[in-house]
Amino acid sequence: MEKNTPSKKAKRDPEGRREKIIAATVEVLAEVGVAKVTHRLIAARAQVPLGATTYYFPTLQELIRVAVDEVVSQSRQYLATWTSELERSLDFRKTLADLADRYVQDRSRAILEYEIYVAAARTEELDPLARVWRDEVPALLGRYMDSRAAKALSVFLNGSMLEAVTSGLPFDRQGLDFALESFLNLPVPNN
Amino acid sequence: MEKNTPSKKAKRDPEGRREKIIAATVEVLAEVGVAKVTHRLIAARAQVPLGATTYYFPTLQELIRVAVDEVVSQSRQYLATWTSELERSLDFRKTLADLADRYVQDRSRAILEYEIYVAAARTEELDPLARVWRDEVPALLGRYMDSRAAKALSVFLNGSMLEAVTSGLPFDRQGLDFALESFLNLPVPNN
Amino acid sequence: MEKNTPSKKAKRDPEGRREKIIAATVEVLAEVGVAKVTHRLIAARAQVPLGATTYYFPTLQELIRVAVDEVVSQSRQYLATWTSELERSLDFRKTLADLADRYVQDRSRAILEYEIYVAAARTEELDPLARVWRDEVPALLGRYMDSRAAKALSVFLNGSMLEAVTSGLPFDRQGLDFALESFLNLPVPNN
Amino acid sequence: MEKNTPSKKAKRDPEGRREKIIAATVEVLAEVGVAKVTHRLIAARAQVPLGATTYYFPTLQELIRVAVDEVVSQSRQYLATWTSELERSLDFRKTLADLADRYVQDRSRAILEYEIYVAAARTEELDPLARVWRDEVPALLGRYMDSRAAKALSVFLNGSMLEAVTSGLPFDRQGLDFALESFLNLPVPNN
DNA sequence: TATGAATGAGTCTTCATTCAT
DNA sequence: GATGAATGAAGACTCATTCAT
Repeated sequence: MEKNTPSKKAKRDPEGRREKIIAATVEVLAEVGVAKVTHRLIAARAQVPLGATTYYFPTLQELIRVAVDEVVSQSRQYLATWTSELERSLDFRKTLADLADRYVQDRSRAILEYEIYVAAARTEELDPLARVWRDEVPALLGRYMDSRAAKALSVFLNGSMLEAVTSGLPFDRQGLDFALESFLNLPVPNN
Repeated sequence: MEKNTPSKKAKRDPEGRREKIIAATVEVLAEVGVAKVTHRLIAARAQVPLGATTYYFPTLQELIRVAVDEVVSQSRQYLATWTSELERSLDFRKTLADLADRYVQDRSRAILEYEIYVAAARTEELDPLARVWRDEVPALLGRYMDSRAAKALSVFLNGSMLEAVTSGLPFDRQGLDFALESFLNLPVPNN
Repeated sequence: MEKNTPSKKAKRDPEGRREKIIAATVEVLAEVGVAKVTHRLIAARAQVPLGATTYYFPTLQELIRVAVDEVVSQSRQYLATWTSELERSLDFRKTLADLADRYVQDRSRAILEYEIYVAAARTEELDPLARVWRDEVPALLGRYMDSRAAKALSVFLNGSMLEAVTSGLPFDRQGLDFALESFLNLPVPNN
Repeated sequence: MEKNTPSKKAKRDPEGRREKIIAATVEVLAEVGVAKVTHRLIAARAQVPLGATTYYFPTLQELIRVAVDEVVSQSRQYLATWTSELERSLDFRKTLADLADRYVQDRSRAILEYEIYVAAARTEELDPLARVWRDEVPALLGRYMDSRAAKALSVFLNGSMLEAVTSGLPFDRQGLDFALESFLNLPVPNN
């Protein structure tokens, strides 16, 4: 009989534990918001003793930072699916709406991201997530239109998803269509 | 002999005190964010004894709720200035940009409003503020364009101001111009 | 029957409580040393709830500082008794030995003072006590001899009391006599 | 083939490791004081894994005890240098002042020794260090003067070095000269 | 034998809320 | 009515010690 049989618990798995705590933090963040995360909530969610959270991360702030990094990284991966789905798509407009819709439907996740987005205004360290949306979405859309339109569309999308998320209403596909048409057909103003 | 002799201070002014506390709460909220408001901060800011804050409001949460109502009401008044300034204006585009710019420049206030906006996603009671932006801004803009464009512009504005607020960068006037031109000149799609 | 009858507890006596906490801190300091004081020990000794200690003093460090100030002030008063007893005395030598002896006999208090004295080497705030012995004892002795002898005697006394305190042996009266004679009779070296 | 192949590091040297830990403990003690020593600080300083500190010493208290023994032993050696330097010296007074001065200048070490000295008043086991100063210094000085003067000088030296250490001021050479002259020239009192 | 992951007791501190005055 | 003293629950964090590996 092997010694290292996968028994009930894989014991002594520091890396796994670390990740478990980070994942729990992301979940708790999504549920209660940045403002109300506590070691206790995280420990309970991760099913680890209270001391473990501070053993792996020197401070709560640091743990939150790491968790936010995780969110950022997930967001980047998420945006990569946007990229590839748009690439494969035959109907840009519909696919984009689908993607935004899907994003909004994972509501607690979306709330978390907007919370972090706004919280970044007070807390420097949270900025990376904001930057993803501010910079990478326009870049992504830039493959399909000029940069000015891409930026405008990104801003519009952001506003529209924020509205959907906060109101709980479904994503406004028609609004997106309208904006998209507007941005694409207009002769660029001289200004 | 009058009761309300003007002594050193106009004492016994419960209503005034109540309002003072609410105003202080709004200020503190704007400065430190919802997460970090305390009775002590409020009392210090309002220059009232600690006990007064709990005397006038049963719980901190209740006080915050009232303060948020106040923010909503101030926002409504604020939008009224948008209405009147746009009415008086000879250059809609410029005036609108001025207004958005000015809004964004009162940064801590703007952060607070977006915080509340996003928090509304978790907490029913905070929704009224979100509703102001979601419903009243389109209505206001609807005086100058068709409702579809007004809604789109409102959404765009929201996204654009959010970006300015979180990034700390100045409001993107050219982006607004572009969106405005786009929304106004495009033949509405059939869809 | 009077309302304010001194019942079991004199309630709501903030100043009294403050002093009770300070006194308890001095006691605990004397018993366990600066290194091991905790809020809990102090609260238990003062018979007040844990929260009271932090309510009256923002930090433990601050509380210790105040307690040390109290020790300093007591030391100063204590030295005043030295002054007056020496003034009244017909036998300077004997009286001085009596005083030193008495000081040493209140052992835990004396230990505390030497502890603070030494701790001052690491912690700026504790210096005032050290200064009392460094400056005021020489000044006091200076009434009876030239300043050089007074300083030397003060240093000797300090060393001698330290030895008595740490060894638990009685104060070495004969050693003091010897030092005193030595310092007083010698023609001052030019050097 | 030899067992103890000189690989990267001379491994498996339990005694060496033990001593490394003790030495590190003495260093850390000198730096942060008895109150703030931790296993972690010691392990880091000794560049050994955390577990090693508890592997070689059952408890932290025990490790500190051993380290204090080490300090005592070092002090004894240190005094041996006093002995030999005084023996070789042509100018007793100057040499003694040099020695005291040098002692005081290694300030963190001196603070540690006085800390232990005073702590001995509370903790029996720390007494050996106190005894070194209390007994051995007078014995050492006794080679140059009668025992009464030697004892008095030892006490004076102790007080003077304590003052220098706690105040951070340089050692008072003139004070020592004065005391020395006084103790040596005075006709011994009858008493 | 040796290690570093693990944890729970205990530290200081903050604060909403209560309530005697 | 008004206040500020009071307190206990909860927060973040530290660390000696244990023990699986």
